[in-house]
Amino acid sequence: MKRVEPEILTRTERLADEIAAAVLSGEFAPGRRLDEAMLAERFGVSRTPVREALRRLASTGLIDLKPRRGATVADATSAQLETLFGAMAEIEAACARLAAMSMTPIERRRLQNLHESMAALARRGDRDEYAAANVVFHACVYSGAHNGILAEFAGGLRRRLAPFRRAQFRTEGRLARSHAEHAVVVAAILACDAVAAHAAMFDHMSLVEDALGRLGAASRASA
Amino acid sequence: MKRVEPEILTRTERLADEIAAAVLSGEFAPGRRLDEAMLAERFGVSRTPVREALRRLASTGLIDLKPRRGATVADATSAQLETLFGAMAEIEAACARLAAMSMTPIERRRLQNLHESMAALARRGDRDEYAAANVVFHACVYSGAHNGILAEFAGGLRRRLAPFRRAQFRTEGRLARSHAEHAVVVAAILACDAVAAHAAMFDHMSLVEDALGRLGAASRASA
DNA sequence: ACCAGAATATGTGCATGCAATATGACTGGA
DNA sequence: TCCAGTCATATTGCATGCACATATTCTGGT
Repeated sequence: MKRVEPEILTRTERLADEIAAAVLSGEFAPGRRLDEAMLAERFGVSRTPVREALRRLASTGLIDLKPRRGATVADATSAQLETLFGAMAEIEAACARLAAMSMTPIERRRLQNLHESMAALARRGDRDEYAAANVVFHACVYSGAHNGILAEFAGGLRRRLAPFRRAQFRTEGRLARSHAEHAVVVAAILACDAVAAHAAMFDHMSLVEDALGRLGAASRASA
Repeated sequence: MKRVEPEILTRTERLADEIAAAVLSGEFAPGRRLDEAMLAERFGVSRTPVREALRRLASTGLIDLKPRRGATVADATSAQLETLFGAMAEIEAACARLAAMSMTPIERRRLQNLHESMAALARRGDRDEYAAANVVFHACVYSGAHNGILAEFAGGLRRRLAPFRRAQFRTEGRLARSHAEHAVVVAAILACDAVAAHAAMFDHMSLVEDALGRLGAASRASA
């Protein structure tokens, strides 16, 4: 029996997680300045691990870090958002393609089960539960691609976009449509149809972007 | 007239570049331990910027960094190499697809000119010049995709793979074949044929991987 | 009143020092 | 002889302090 890693986290790693959580929860809003001394005091450590945690978060794009100017929570312009969603769509589609080719029977079964269980959530309109399951769904596709590099990149993009897609499922009927799009993806993957899986996932992600774009336009119009 | 950035590099940034250069040049071989104190003395700085540079390089995958165990130059197992090449192929193909759709006429013209100038290099078998031009060629495709996120990721993967593909063009006839594959990619992009561009680039990258695989097998057999 | 320049203040970049942990040598027992 | 346990050393993780760059405020001039 192989021992798993002891999982001893350094302060830096825990800090990175905590700061990321604060950003993703919205407590640290996009554009907000992240002062090293402030963070150090808040989390009860010195500035050194704070600095290292900030560097790490900057490498994932969650925060902006300019030399001698400090860190701010990344706020994306609409152009950058479009770039992010575009990249996301490409990567997710690539993962779906690979997943269709290389998922094991067990993985395919798990994906199918998960998808079917999401039908109930969509039907009864449980947005929070559906959103949580949705993350798992996409993570299934990532891991099914059997390419850790792509999976990590996809996960990073998803986290980075998280602050801007929280309201994604608010649009009326989005849940049902999302589930219908998933169905096409799942069918293609189960059929080992790489081309169809790519197209279906790309379609799904593009529609997500559209939905968010309309939502953003609506909120701007109402403001 | 907008002033360009002052371009003041911090010690950490310069260090990251210098260490990366040492790794890419082969001076720091894969698997080698990178001692903080050693690097600090060698580059005449304290350990703090060394630590931060190492973190940055770790985030790009160029080095491995384990808590309390220090840094080593990343040595990829063949399985990891396969993953890297797989991801690379997917990303490059995605960039080619986007480039076919969104390159400007000027960008298309530049790509075509570059490709044509590479014909001479391939014909006279100038491996070094061809390799350099090859990097520019792929960079052209990245930038033509008009997606900074994907371009950055692709560039990172390329750097990460650099230590293992240095001998890529040593195989007899690889230059000519590479140029022929490029021709298919260029034709598809110039024709705005997204699907063909994707397929052609994917093909090209897969063949690169094959060539490298055979080379690796040969060198192992001769050892 | 507004703008330019200087002085102040804040905050980052880096150096150094200490404590904690991992690695390797060493000793004792089976 | 081999293995387990202990000890010594080396190296990382973190705290603290200082210098310099950047941001802000204040002052004087137009």
